[in-house]
Amino acid sequence: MAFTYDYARPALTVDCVVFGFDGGGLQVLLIRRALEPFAGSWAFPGGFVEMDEDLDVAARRELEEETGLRDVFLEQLYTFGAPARDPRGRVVSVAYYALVRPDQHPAAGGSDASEAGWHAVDELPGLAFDHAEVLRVALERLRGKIRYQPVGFELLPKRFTLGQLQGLYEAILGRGIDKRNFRRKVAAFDFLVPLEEFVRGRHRPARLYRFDRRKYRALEKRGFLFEL
Amino acid sequence: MAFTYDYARPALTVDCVVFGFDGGGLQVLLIRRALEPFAGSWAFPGGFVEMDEDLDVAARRELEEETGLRDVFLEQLYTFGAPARDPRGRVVSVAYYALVRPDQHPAAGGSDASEAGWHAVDELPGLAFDHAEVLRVALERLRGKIRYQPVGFELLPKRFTLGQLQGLYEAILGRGIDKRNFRRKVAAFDFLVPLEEFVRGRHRPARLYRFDRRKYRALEKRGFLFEL
DNA sequence: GCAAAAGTGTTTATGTTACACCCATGT
DNA sequence: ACATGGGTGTAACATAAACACTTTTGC
Repeated sequence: MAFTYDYARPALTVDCVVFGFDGGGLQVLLIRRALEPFAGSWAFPGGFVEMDEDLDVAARRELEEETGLRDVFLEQLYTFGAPARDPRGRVVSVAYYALVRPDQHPAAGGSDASEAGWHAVDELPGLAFDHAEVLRVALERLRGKIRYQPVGFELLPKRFTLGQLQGLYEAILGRGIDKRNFRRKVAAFDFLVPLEEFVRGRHRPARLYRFDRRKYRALEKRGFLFEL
Repeated sequence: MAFTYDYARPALTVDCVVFGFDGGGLQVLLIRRALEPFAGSWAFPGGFVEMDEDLDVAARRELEEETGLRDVFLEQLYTFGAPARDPRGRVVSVAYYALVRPDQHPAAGGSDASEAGWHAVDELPGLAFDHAEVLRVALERLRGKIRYQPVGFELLPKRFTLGQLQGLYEAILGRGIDKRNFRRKVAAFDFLVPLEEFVRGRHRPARLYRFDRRKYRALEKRGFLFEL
């Protein structure tokens, strides 16, 4: 075995599982494919990696091209490379997942996507390629991650109520949480800063909080472990 | 953008971080490279993915070709794709990590590797490519994983003493653990089966235990969460 | 008999769970 | 006045942490 460069190479793509939260349930952003294969089916935004481009750069580029989203939380998820996962031939895909705040929600359009839209994760249409499997892995990761890393704040507005925060955790973990216990626990985190602002609704006004990333990072360096 | 197949493609490799435990500290298996680039340097076993081969199949194949190891615990770690990570050109690498028991330890040799050997993770030679970074990620993953998944048993002989198990956790987590608390906790797991066999040394004989994977799986399905 | 690792319980502190009512607002 | 979500404390229980000495063997 010498100059392995002469080998045939798989094509390489990135795909992004974009999560959002609307106050009710967890959602994902899907693109209706314009082109074959799977034209007309729903799929995650993604596309081919360019030769001089880092993987996460490619993921951000495709995300912006296909959905207009930028400056979002993005992390590599897993690489899917089953030989038959793409009917066109060998295509290996590095999957990422992104978390976006409601105020960042996109305006669709662009490149080879014809339509973009949010779908509740528990009532999705059939997905192209192996994207159902990709989603399964992404959900598993998100559910695991949210318990020991402060990533939930990436899905909420910058200022949020404790009710929203609790609702998010309940939606992702799929179970109810005791309100008093939840509030006592988060009140002990001093990177969760209470503001002097309130939201009004058809009920008692709720205090707004924000997540102070600087304070969190400082604590983290001192060995603090987030857990909720 | 139409037939993206015409794009230039990165080359695709797999690399394996192989962990072992010798009773003292954590070790990794390195290959001394015979070929350029980095000829003579140490690197993780790995090589190019074939066109019709799944990624984990490629990782197992390279592992066996370069080290003789087979039937080991293997899991995908992360995909490294910085444009300049390989001086030959664009090479994206899907990294895996493997855990091997002392009784599986290899006999070296094969293909484009000239020499294989175990090295303590805390006193490694300089590594080729971005393998120092790969190792950092692998260690972080192993330390995280061992606390909430029963993967430690993949690094011990099939029959082991509680002293060995504790030593393993201490080596990976990098801190001492109270013997009585540790033993009480593991004694409560009924997938840790005490045997009627003992090892003798220049001290009191120690009871051997084995990990009962069937019992563990059964508990896991009922919602049990391993944590140590 | 000494060195070396195995083995064994109790107490204290900490964290987790369960649980019910009043408050402030909009309609 | 009623519906809606916001906000609050305490007791029982479970888990984690700290801590020292005896046992068995090889040399």
